[in-house]
Amino acid sequence: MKIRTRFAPSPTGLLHIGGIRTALFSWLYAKHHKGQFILRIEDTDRERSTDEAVQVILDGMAWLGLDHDEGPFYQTQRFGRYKEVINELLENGHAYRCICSKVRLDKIRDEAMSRGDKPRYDGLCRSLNLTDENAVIRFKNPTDGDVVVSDQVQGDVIFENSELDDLIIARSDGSPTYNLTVVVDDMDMGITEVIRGDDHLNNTPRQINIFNALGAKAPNYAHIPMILSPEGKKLSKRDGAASVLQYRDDGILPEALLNYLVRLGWSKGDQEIFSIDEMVSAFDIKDVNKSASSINPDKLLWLNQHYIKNAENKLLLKPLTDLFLLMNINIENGPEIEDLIDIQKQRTETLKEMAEQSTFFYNDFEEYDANAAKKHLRPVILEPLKQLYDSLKSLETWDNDNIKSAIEKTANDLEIKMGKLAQPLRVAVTGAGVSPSIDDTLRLLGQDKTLKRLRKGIEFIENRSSS
RNA sequence: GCUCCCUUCGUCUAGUGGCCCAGGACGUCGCCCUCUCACGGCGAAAACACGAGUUCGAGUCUCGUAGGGAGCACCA
Repeated sequence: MKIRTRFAPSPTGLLHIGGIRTALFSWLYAKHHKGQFILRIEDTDRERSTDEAVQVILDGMAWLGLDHDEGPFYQTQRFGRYKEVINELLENGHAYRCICSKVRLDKIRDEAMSRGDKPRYDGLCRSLNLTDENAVIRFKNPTDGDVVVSDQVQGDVIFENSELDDLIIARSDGSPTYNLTVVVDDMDMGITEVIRGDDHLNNTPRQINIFNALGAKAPNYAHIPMILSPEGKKLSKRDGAASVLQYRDDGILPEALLNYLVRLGWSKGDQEIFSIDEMVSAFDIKDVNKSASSINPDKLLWLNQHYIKNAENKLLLKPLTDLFLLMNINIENGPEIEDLIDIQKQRTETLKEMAEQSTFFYNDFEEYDANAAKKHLRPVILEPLKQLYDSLKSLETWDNDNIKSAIEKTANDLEIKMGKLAQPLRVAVTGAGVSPSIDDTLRLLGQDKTLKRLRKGIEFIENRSSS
């Protein structure tokens, strides 16, 4: 049988990395088995679903390259089908109408709790055969026996039917609820493997019972462990990103994020670096472990740096250009982005950092970094800088070798160390104390800008010493 | 409260009864390289939650304790 997996997020909140990891595992499972991956938007909660959240799901999946073979399907467009199934259940005695009030429900729940029981519906309307149109509809769950969830990650988990109650499958306005829609969709869409967060494990026996009532075969399940914040708490917005797209805007590469995520709860010996192809061939859901894991932003950054360092420049071109755009920097005013990538790719953890560290190439800075200026733009270096200015100005060919020897020669002539001269020069032309190697920096900056800024640096020192 | 799940360095993990006085990775610390920041190289510190049991032998099996998580909605 052809393997078919799905990712079925709810657009009630912005898709974050927890959801993405679930999507990744489902996607990998499908790819590994040469099956199909289906995207389904579970938007039956019309109150809380937003268009923005739907868009983040679509854009996020596309950004990461987690392509789907079918979909996206929207549950709100399948209400007719759910109605049909609910009626079928009603007719064959697997469901019934219930008119118990909210007040009564709350009361029996409280009573159960105080008795030390699990809060459950007591089945009052179960055999009343009500026909009220605005009643909720409940699924008639078996009262005895048990349900075994044969989970590919959790193993066999046994639930007693007596622990379960008659859940609501349709609200009083007739709209279907999650446990019904998920079963109908997984059945209709021929899903063979359901891979989802283990917060759904407790729902699974109810869903299996509905499958049984429908005379359908339940899919295989794999409940993967949760992802926690670095503190080991539930993931929240400030733990990195409210939306997965934030990672893109922070200059993270899709390959890095996916590689990071695949190693959360899954491993293959000691291997840390996985290309997409390697993941697809190595991934086995049975190797996923059962315990929750905390995210570690530092490791993500390390992987991101790894992928930046090893990426072909042209792959970085588009995302980096987008970031400059986001920062309102006009890249026409400076070096070619590919040349920039050449000299920066070894030294930044994110593309955003690369962009930020490179703004001086494109924009003139207003003032120097205070500490750097204080430390390096001092009168003692005035004469050497002047001499260097002349030397750089006389260069006919503006390349690394010439730039470097001009600096070295000046330093030698004046018997100062290379660093003593290079660092003030760096501050003068970049505005701060950090940049790629000084010859690369000057070369890309160009002779004109270099001389202009060096002139200003010299004036700055002169003004400083006279005041 | 009830049901279900989890527990190896700070973090992600290897480990399927002897190969483990526990291996790798991120991070941390030290040294080297060096025009800054990085990269890179070398090295170090750092963990089997606890208690019983099974066994010649337990991180690995069993039970219990403690701690953590999830579910118990006219949310998904």
